[in-house]
Amino acid sequence: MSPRRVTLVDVAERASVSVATVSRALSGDPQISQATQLRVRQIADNLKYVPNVAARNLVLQSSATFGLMTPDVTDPVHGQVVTGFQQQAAEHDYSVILSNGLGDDDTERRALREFAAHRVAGVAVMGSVLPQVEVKRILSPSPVLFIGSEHVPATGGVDRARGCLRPDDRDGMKQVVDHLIDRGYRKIAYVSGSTGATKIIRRDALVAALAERNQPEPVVHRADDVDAEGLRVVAASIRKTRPDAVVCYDDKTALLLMDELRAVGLKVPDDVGVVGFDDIPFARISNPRLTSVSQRADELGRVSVDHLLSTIERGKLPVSQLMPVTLVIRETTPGPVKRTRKKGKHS
Amino acid sequence: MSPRRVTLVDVAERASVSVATVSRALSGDPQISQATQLRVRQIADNLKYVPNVAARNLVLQSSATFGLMTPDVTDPVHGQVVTGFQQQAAEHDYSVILSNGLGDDDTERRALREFAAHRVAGVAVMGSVLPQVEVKRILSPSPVLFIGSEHVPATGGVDRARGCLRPDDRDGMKQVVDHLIDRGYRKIAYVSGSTGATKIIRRDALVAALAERNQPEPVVHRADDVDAEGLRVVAASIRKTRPDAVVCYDDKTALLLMDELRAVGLKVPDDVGVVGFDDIPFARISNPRLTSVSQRADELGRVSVDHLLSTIERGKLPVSQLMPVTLVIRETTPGPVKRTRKKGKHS
DNA sequence: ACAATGTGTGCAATCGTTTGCGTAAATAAA
DNA sequence: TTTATTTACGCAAACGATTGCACACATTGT
Repeated sequence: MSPRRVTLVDVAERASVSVATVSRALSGDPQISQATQLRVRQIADNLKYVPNVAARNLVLQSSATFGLMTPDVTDPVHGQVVTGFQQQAAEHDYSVILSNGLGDDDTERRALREFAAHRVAGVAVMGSVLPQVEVKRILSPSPVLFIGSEHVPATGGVDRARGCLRPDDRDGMKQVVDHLIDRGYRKIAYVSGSTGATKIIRRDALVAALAERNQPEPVVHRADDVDAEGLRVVAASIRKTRPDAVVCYDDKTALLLMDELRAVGLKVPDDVGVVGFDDIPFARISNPRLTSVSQRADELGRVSVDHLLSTIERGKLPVSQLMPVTLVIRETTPGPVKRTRKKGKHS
Repeated sequence: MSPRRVTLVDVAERASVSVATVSRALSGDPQISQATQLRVRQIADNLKYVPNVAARNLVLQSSATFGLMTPDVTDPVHGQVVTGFQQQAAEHDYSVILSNGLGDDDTERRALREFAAHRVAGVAVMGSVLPQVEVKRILSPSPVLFIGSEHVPATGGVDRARGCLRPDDRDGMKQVVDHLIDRGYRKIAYVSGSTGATKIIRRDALVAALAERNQPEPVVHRADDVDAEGLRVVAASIRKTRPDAVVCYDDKTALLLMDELRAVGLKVPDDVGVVGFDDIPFARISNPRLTSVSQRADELGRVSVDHLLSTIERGKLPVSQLMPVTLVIRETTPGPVKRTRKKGKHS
């Protein structure tokens, strides 16, 4: 059935040289004459020789493979990061082993051990529920990079966490606030889910940005879950408080919220402005089109690989970096309509 | 710096037994006494021993790893498949190496060779631009499974292609047509992109389903690209021909089309009904919510793993399978409004 | 007491590469 | 021609795990 894969020995025999020579020839070692190199390459091709990475990794004690752990590839942002990561890795002839942590600590631990067993050259982790120290301990001595806002230490520190790549939430929120204020929005609300560090980071960023413009603190709404049900109650309470605009901690929330807002008879953007965060592809074509902070998630993935590589190949320590973001203004924030008299708008 | 990872020998020394015993103890070999097993396990844990898969794979001549190639994880459908695949693989203690083919044949070849080099236990391919035979040749003797409608041979055969898993497009379209006809839609259009086999499969499925209900052939619109520009011209021509409903070959197209329809002043669903295919998460919260054929893409990923496993472990030949689909009726197909007189509706 | 059977371990080969070191042949220097 | 030097290649030892086989010891039957 399986005609046994061809190995270096096969090529060596066929070329009447030693395996050592074949190995060197294929790797372009200058010790081997051009003629031999060519001949060996030829034969290897003919025989359809494919190197066995297991054997190579064993002797090389490393694996030209990165581990990438994400809570959920299905999430558009994560998906983009994965794509960028994968592409950049391939660019440098690295493979990537994917693993979904799914927010479960045991699953995550298993995944990380899997990475360790593979002796991966490096690992990027997005949104782990495990403490950073534990992650590093399991993976040690492979370098680890934490991607995304989830990984800011609870202490609120930013630069202390070495090896963390995340979007510049503060700047993003600053742009959001500047935009909203300039367009005349005053009463601003914030809505987030109930879990994760991102919601806090961005909330704080929003509060800070508002303060900078001498604006009052936002009303914050927290959905129990970021799904239809969760946002339904948020929509209801927004219908009560009637903010001029609501900024959501991510696009998914914003989009779901808009759907529920519609359900309770609130028109976006006439009755309330909405802004999201992440600029996922669907934000561009939602109805109305969503104003959002764009974060080039694929770039984030790419840069992660670069960082990992410089850590590995140039022995540098992993560093933290904030990725630039830009506000994309669309249809959900045209400025508040001058609310004259007609208040009672029911479906 | 790196304190060298601990190996079986380390554990063996510490436990005063041979490496063979340690290996057997850790794998639960009944040959080893319970006492020894426990002691060895204990010590291995303390030493934080992590097996070296490279070494294991080398001797085992296999790798408990699957390769998964997708054109683009960012696509919601692919993302779901990847997630399901990954989860099911993890369930069986398999890892998965991810690779984006990106529709470029050389990139794909490289990715496949990468899989071969890793001696993966099996590979699942979604939407490759390479001929199936070439894919199989590169990967041989590892089993290959083709996922999705892209892989139906150009000849139109369905069952000839062994090892192909795809949604039941024909049944899906049948459900769509039944639904549309029952709701009173008559003049039906079809819109697709310009590349890929899926658009043809589903077009044919639609045509067949319509014929079954004694309906005329649909007008087919083909977008040059599935993006804003491409759908803009489709929207324009739909504005001319005014079908009762348009069925799109996938949700992404449907959503983009709705956006452009809106731009040319056509109201969905009042002026025209829309139905998509795939039921991506955003179909549920689009405005209006999109009627679509749901295909449980994650299940597709899961089943792929099962098929691969039974091929590997039970030596079965890979078989083809159609995944069941169900129509999810939402707001874009309430039935056509009785168009009485007021025709001129411009923004 | 001796053979026959089990039971629990250890020995050593093996998987396919890479690479330090040794060495023969070819060339250059003397 | 002899001695250095270079060039091109082969030998063999790793890398870390798995596993068939041999073997020592304890147990049981006769």
